[in-house]
Amino acid sequence: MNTLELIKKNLDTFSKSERKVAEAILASPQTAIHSSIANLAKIAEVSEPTVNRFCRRLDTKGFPDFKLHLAQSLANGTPYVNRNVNEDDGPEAYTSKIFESTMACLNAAKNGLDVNLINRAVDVLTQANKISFFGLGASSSVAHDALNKFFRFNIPVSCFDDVVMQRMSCINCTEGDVIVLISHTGRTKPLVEVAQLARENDAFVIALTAANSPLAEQSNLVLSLGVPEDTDIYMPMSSRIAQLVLIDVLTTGFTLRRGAKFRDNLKRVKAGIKDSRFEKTED
Amino acid sequence: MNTLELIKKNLDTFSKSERKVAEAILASPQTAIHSSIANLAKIAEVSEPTVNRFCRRLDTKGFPDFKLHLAQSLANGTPYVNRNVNEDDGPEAYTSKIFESTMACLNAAKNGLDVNLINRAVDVLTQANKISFFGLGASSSVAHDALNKFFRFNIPVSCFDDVVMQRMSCINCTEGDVIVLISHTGRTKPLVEVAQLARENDAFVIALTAANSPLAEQSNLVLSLGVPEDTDIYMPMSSRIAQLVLIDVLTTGFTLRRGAKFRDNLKRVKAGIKDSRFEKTED
DNA sequence: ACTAGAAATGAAATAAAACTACAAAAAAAT
DNA sequence: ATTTTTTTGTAGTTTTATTTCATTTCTAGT
Repeated sequence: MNTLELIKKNLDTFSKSERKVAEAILASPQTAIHSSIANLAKIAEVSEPTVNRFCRRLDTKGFPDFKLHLAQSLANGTPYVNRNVNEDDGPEAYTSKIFESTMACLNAAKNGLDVNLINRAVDVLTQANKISFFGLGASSSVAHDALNKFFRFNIPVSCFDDVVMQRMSCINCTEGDVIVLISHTGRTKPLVEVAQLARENDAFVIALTAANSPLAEQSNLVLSLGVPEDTDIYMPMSSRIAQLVLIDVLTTGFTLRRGAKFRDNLKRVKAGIKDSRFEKTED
Repeated sequence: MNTLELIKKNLDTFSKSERKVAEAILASPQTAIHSSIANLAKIAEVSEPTVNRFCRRLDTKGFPDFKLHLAQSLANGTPYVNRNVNEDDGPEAYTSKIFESTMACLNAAKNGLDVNLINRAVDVLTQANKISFFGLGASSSVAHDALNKFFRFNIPVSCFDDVVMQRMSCINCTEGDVIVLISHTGRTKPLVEVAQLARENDAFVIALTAANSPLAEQSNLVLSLGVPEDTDIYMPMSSRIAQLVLIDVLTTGFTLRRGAKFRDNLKRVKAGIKDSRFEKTED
């Protein structure tokens, strides 16, 4: 956990003098990591051993070790500011907050991911006869994005953000078809029904959704992103970014699995769209 | 710059003994930051002053300061591993790499952003009669995403990923209309022409694209993301994520500018889609 | 209100770590 | 081959961190 946040949280468990140390550090973490123990003690108006004890109370080996931890948490992009946007935030504030909370979110998603499941998903995708990406609402743009990526592999792939089309597509499914369903909550009724329909027609259903959701239960393989819901206050933001990065991961896994021959294919697609571009001038 | 990468880059500028130190650190950075200078000297099989000199050569004040820098760069998500995926990476490796390079990319984008321009863009958007989002290829999903967000504000907003529709839409533009063009490279010919057309019809053109590109030159306001191109090897990945986060930022700015009344609107939209969901069971 | 006990704090001493000066060794240049 | 320069390590010095222990400050029970 972030050292700075840890200090903040435990503020009231410290003794009077230790609290002084905590406040001195919170007031200027940058100063703290560049000070000697003597210097920090002077700033906090306590003795050196007090600083040392303070460090140990935070489960570090001593002052230098504490500085290391603190330095790391400072580097971790996300400062200890509250990540949620306030009404009175200016452009500078909300821009940083959104970028930082997105990064924090990706980090959480990364740590919560099951690599074995990803590997299995890549397995399934590489062996698919046909791949379809379905999403509704905010997730439809994620599905589109996936289409755009897999399209380049020159394999049968489609994408629908319309329930009727999704259902029709499922009815025509056969074994070997893979359906990728994208939903943040996993509680969108029509999509759960689509999953059911797809499975009845022997398709393999991969869901990018919340664990233990109705959609997850209807799927053959669930890739869940442990993204805290409260980051998306008014609309899906960070969670959807995490889904997109997950798509990137699957695409990459797919590319690697297919080997070198396939990568040439990608280069050809890139070369193909080159004509419609302005060349970069050498300067 | 990342300390570990710095060491790697300068490997050949070091002397024989200093190189030993560098290699010892690269071999196990975690050990390095938890060692004393004496310990590290022993591991690298050199003397203590050599380690000290090594640290100074890397523009740090000394060994403790060096450790701080190193600790920070280790914390920075992106470990010193080459961020680009290798052929022989396993699922674990490429998953981490993609998440980490995306985070690094967002961080770079954040730092390279001009807050004043964002503020102006929000200004323009809030005062628009009509907003259109245009993107082609990979950028079309970004445009869709933007549509999905702005749609919730209950204002006239559209999105086209088809050149013909985009041109038609531009011809009908009037003053007060805002066109948001999305393109990673800013070199997609049709989109540059669309920008031209839009301006001829008195629309205000905002471009989410590379600085100094043909598209940027045709736009009234450019929001450029200083994302290194080499992160997107085979297809747009990180750069497109950065664009999406930028859309999130604009949306947030928009919401805040419009004030509390508008946020009720968002709640209503959320409530409206509630019926189509499975309720979360309390457990 | 007073006092025994516990907890917190800091002064001083000790230990550890980092740094400096200088000399020896190695490498490069003449 | 010899001088010069660069590199490296030894030993000593300084700085920094930690431990010990005495003092102070709380806390709670009478």
